[in-house]
This record gives sequence, C-alpha cells and structure tokens, in this order.
Amino acid sequence: MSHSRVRKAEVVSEFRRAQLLEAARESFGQLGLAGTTVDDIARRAGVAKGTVYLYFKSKADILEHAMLVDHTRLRDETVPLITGDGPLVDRLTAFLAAGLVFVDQNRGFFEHVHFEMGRDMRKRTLQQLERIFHDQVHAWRTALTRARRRGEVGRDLSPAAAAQTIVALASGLAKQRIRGWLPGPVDRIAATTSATIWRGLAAR
Amino acid sequence: MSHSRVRKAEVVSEFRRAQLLEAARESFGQLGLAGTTVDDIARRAGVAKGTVYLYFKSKADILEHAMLVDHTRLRDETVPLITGDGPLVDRLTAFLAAGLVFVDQNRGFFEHVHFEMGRDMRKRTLQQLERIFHDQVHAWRTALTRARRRGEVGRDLSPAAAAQTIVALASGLAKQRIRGWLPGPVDRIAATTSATIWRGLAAR
Amino acid sequence: MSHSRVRKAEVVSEFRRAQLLEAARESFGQLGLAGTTVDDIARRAGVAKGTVYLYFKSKADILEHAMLVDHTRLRDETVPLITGDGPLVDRLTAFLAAGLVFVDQNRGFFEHVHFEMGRDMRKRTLQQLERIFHDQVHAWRTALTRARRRGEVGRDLSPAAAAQTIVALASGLAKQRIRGWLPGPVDRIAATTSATIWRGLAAR
Amino acid sequence: MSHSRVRKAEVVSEFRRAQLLEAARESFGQLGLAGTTVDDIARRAGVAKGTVYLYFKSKADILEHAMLVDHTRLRDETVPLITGDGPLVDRLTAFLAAGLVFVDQNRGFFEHVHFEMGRDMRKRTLQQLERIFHDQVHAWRTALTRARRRGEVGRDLSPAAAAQTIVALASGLAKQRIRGWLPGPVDRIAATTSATIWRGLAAR
DNA sequence: AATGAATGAGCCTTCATTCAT
DNA sequence: TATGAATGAAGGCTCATTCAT
Repeated sequence: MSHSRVRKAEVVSEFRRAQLLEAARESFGQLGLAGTTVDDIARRAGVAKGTVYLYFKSKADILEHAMLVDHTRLRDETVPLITGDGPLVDRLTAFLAAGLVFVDQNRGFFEHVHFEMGRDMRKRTLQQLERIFHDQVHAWRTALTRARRRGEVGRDLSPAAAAQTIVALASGLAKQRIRGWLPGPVDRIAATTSATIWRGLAAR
Repeated sequence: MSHSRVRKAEVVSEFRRAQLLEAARESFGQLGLAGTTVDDIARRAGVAKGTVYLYFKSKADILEHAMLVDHTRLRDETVPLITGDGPLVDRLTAFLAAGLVFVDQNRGFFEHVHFEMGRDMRKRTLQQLERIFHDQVHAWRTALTRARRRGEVGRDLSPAAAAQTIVALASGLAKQRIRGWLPGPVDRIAATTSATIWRGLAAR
Repeated sequence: MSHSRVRKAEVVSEFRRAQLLEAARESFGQLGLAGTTVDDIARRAGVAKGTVYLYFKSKADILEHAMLVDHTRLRDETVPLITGDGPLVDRLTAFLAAGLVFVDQNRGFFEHVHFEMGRDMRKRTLQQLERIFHDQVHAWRTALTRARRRGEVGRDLSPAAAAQTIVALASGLAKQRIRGWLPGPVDRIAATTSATIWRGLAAR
Repeated sequence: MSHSRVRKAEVVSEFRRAQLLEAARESFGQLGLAGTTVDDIARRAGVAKGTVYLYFKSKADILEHAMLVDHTRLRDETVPLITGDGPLVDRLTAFLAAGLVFVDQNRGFFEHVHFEMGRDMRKRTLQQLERIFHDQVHAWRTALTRARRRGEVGRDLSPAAAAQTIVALASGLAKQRIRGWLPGPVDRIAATTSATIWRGLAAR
C-alpha cells in the first residue's frame, strides 16, 4: 500500500510536470520567451507561482524540458524515415514532408522560442540539435552509399556531400515554412522539391 | 550658408548614427540582444546614455536599423549573382557561396540577434527578409525559365519549384554554417552542393 | 488507563519537541537564523515539514524555546558558583571560567543566533538574559557585602559597583571568546583575569 | 570650469551617499536589518528605489559602508585616550566612558544591526572589530608597561593580562549599556567601575 | 498524528527611458 | 546637442505557513 501510494504520488507529480510544460509551451508560443512570466505559466496551469518551483528549478529549466520533448519527437519522426526500404526518392519525399509536418505542428512554439533563448540555453539546445543533424546526415550517407551500390543513384555522386545537401535543404524548407513563406499542402511541397533534386537541374 | 549649415549638421548626425549602429552591432554580437544594455552601446560609442536617445527612439529602433544595414547588404550580395550571364551552374555555385560568406562575415551578430528578438521586432524583420527571399526566388525563377528555353536545364523542370528549392537550400546551408556545423572553405562547400543538385541524385 | 494514555502521549510529545529543538539548534548553529529554513529543521529531525507545526506554532517559537534551554543552563551553571563558601577570589575565578566554558560549549549556536534575531524575538530574549544578569549581579552584591563584613575585601569597596563590574567583565570575556579573540585554556584566562581585578591595578 | 564641474558632481555624489547611509542607519535602527527593505531606505532618503543602486551595489554593500563609519569613529574615539599622559586611572575612566558614550550615540543602530548580519557580512565586520580590539589591547599593554616602570601600577601586574581585562570590561559594559541594563550617567558608571578595578577587590 | 504539496506575499535587482542642467 | 542622474515598473525566486489526505 505504501508502494501504491508512492506510485500515485509519482503519477500525480508527472502529471503536474506535463501540465506545467504544456502551459509553458502555450505561453511561450503566444507571448514569446521574454514575454512569458512564470506567473503566466502558473496561471495557465491553474496553480500558484510557487508551485512551479516545486517541479522546475527555474524558468530556464522549464524551457529546457519543453524543448527536450520537441527534440525527441523531431528525431523520432525523421531519422527512421531515412533508413526505410522503399525507393530512395520516396524516402526523400517522406523525409522532407516530415520536417514540414513537424514544424506545422509546433509552429507557435518554434516561432518564438528558438529565437529568444539566452546564451547558455541556446548552447545546450544547439548541442541537442547538432546531434539530430548528425544523425540525419549519417543516416542519409549510409542510405546513399547503399543506393549507389545498387545503382539507384549516380555512380559519381558523393554520398557525404549529397547527405549534407539533403539535410540542409530540409532545414531550409522548415525554416521558410515556419516563417510562412511556404504556403500550401506539405505533400506537394515535399514532392516537387524532392523531384527537383532527384532529377537535378541539368539537362541530360 | 544656412543651407550649408544644415548640410553639415546632417552629416554630423549621420556620422553619429553610423557610429552608434556600429557600437550596437558589436555589442549585440558579443553579448546578445538581452545581454546588451543601452549603456553598453553608449559606452562603446563613446557617448553618454542620453545621447543615444537623440538619434534613436528606443533600443528596438537601434536594432531595427542595425538589421536594415544587414538586409541591404544581403540582398546586394546575392540577388545580382543570380541574374548574371555565365553558365547557370556557376551562378548557382556563386549564389550558395555568397550566402555562406555573408554569414561568415556577420556571424557574431547573427548568432545572437536573430534568436533574441521580441515579437514585433521579429515581425518587421521577417517582413524584410521575406522580400529578400521573394526577390531571390523570383530571380531564380526567371533565370531558370530562360535557361530552360536555352536547353541548359531539363525540359520537364519546374522553374518555380526549383527556384524555391535553391533558395531553401541556400538558407539551410547558411543556418548550419552559423551554427558551426559546416566547417571548411566556403568555396568547396558551395561547389559540391551545387554539383549535387545540378546533376541530381538519380542514376541516369 | 486513560490517565496513562495521556501520560504516554505527553512523553512522546515531549520527545518530539526535544528532538526538533535539537535539530533546530544544530541548524541554527551551522547555517544561522536566516539561513535555516523550516525544511532544514524538519529534515534534520527526520520528520515532514508540516509536523514541525504540530509542535511549535512558528519558526520564531522554535527559536524561543531553543534559547530557553540555553538560558536555563547558563543560569544554573553560573549563579550557584557565586554563593558558595570558598574564598571569594576562588569563586570569582570559577565564575569567570564557567562563563567561558558555557560559551565554548555553545559556540556555533551563539555565533549565529544571537546576531540574527528579529525585533520581538530579541526583545523577549533580552528580557530573559536580563533576569540572569540581575540574578548574577544580585548574587555578587550579596556575596561582596558579606565578604566586606568579614574583611575579605576592601572596606571602602562599593559592593554594588563591584558586582556590576564583575558581571560586565564576565560578559565581555565571553563575547570575545565567542569571537575567537581569546584563545588558550579557559582556566588560565579566568585565573589571570581574576587575579588582576582582585589585586587591582594600582601600586600599593 | 570642467574641473569645477567634476568637483561639484563629486560633492553631490558624496552627499547622496551620506544621505543614503543616514537613511539606512535610521531604518536599520528602527526596523532591523531583515525588517528594512531597500524601498524603505530609498523612501527615507527621498529618492526612488533604483537610485539607491547608483550609489551602492547591494543592500549588503549599504550595510557594510554604514558600519565602516561606525568602526572608524569607535577607534578614533577610544584608542587615543589610552595613550595620553595624565594619570593612568584617569585614562582608564575616560576610556570606559568613551565606550559607553559611543554606544549611547548609536544605540538604535547597534541594537539591531550587530544582531542580524548574514554570515559573510558578520565575518567582515568582526575582522574590523578585531583590529580595533587588538589596537586597544596593544595600546593598553604599552601604557601599563610604562606605568609599571614609573611605579604607577603594581610591580607584579601582568600588563598583557590587565590590558585584556580592561578591554573585555569595556566591551562588557558597552554590551550591557546597549541592552539598557546599565542606566544612569555615563560618567558615574565609568568612574565607579574604574575605581573598582584600580583599587582591586582584595582587602589590603 | 503525520505528511508534503500548494500557496502567495514579499523582496532584491535590472534597465529602458526621461529630463533638468 | 550632450549629459548622466534619477526613475519606477517588472519579474524571478524564496520560504513560512496552511490544509486536504
């Protein structure tokens, strides 16, 4: 019974954390990082200000955890798509689309947060993003190397360069999507972009 | 004579503004947006804090003007490259390289400033960037359309999609360069990336 | 039986109070008054924060009781020494030594607590100390009057003034001992000081 | 003229500091250290809260400077009295009186402040006080050694022990005066105390 | 009796902006 | 024009105390 009480407390605690993170994401998304006060977060979560500090040790800590959720999701929703087994061009399309979908689902949060972090926070955030970036590049290099062996991509293609190009392109698309410069259905954008770099620009 | 006095006053005034903007860019670059105080800027410019407010109406105003300088430069250093008259692939390489060079030259400023702007400031900034982005896309679409007519690029290529892809790619490369994830000489990066999308990924 | 149950409850209750007071003294001694949180006290006593409030009505209340223990001890360890029956000079030495020993044994607590009390608490504390002070002065006056009658001290000595002098001196020594400005064995300090005022400074 | 302007600014600045210190001493004296807010100090000085931080870098800094004034005065008002050239017993009386006068003039401030300082502040304060204490003891030892040579005090008196006794006694008197346990005119208290230890307690 | 999550008042400090000189 | 002292709003954080379980 003491066991179940511990469990219950843990569950409640986790719930509060999630509740606060949700409130924080909402507030950050609407008011920006600087515009959000701890009071805001508390109010949205329906608790008193002091309560926030029972679950997170500072405002920065809240942000860090809020972002961690995103980063985990971002990786999980993109990397596996690269190492699938369909035709490479389809995987490329899916990869580009996934990045755009992710952005669409987190627009408010991204719009502000990635732009207002302080020095140290940004450092830590970028380290996390760098790992994701490296994972994506690595996965693409592997996929391209195999595809070249199978004759699916050009013999003279540099898998390393191409991998980096793809990831940079996905990142560029996402950025422009966040900013609203890339309207329209995600699938169409992904498909045409994918087609463009798949075939190349040059006449043949 | 009253005329020349006005002139002189204007010149002095312009000088002060430039001096303050330079100090601001330096401080923003080193300390970030939130980390920079109006006092910092004044001190670096060698004037008193109150003087700053004779030339700019707020801290946000300083930032806005500091960015305007950048945006003007960014446009001037990229758009003309697209509408040149060498082979399209060379222009593409030059375009990608120019974006990276620009980033390299303003790294400190970008690193911080683009990440810390408040709501309204970011809005205005993005509007400016959007215009540059549109100009770039437009220039590429024109260039690609002509190139297609000349048979320089594939018949079935969509100039609109390709233009957007190129610009997104340039933007993605720039972003990763800022973050330090794209080390090495700018020219090599531009050349290999350009080659990749020029030839395309697909075997032929 | 209901009687014995009440008794048992009382005993347990007293035990808890003592346990909490001990924890409080420890914490006050190490972290100071302001540096000690109710949580600290609870943790050291191995109970939950709320429990503290079952035994004391506030942090100030804890402090008050913690000091009461001290004051009782201080009185019990000094006043009886004055009204003994050995030679007066020996009683003086013993009295001075007792004050120093007391300080040595409670250094941590004194170091902080006497310096950080709030208004009201200090008022109450000083009232308690004043009683001890008066008791000491009174005891000394009585002892000196008797000693004068016996010809043990100078005929022209004012018992009242001398009593106050002795107590002030003891208090001054204690203060300097707390501050670490009076190193060395307690007995030696007490003996030399005692000798000094016993013989007086003047040549004879 | 620029010279005189600098001067004027300095004078104004010093005036403000003094004004703030006075307000702080007043507030600390009335409300205690913890009870005094920076707002209190500002209000008493007739300035805005932010202004306080133009002259002192923190609340602790204010306290430190407020105490420095005291310590300087305490030393200057006591040490010179010891090394005068009148009869030693008169110097002793003057010394004891000076300590009591000092306390009387700063009662409110002392009452609170010395009792509520935080760890570090108290450490620094005590270091300053220790120097004063040492200076006093040293001066007395010198004075007593000379007096012994002149046959003014007993041949067998230990100057070191006697010096420490005197200083401890002065400190004890001051402490009790602060606490209100030593009412009456300062001169009388000093005279009788001085007489008591000058003649000694012992019958002769 | 015991718990510990929740509360919220309160305080120090920063800094963009103003204004008297 | 230039100065820089003065302002005061605003926000992150602590912690004594309460209360539902």
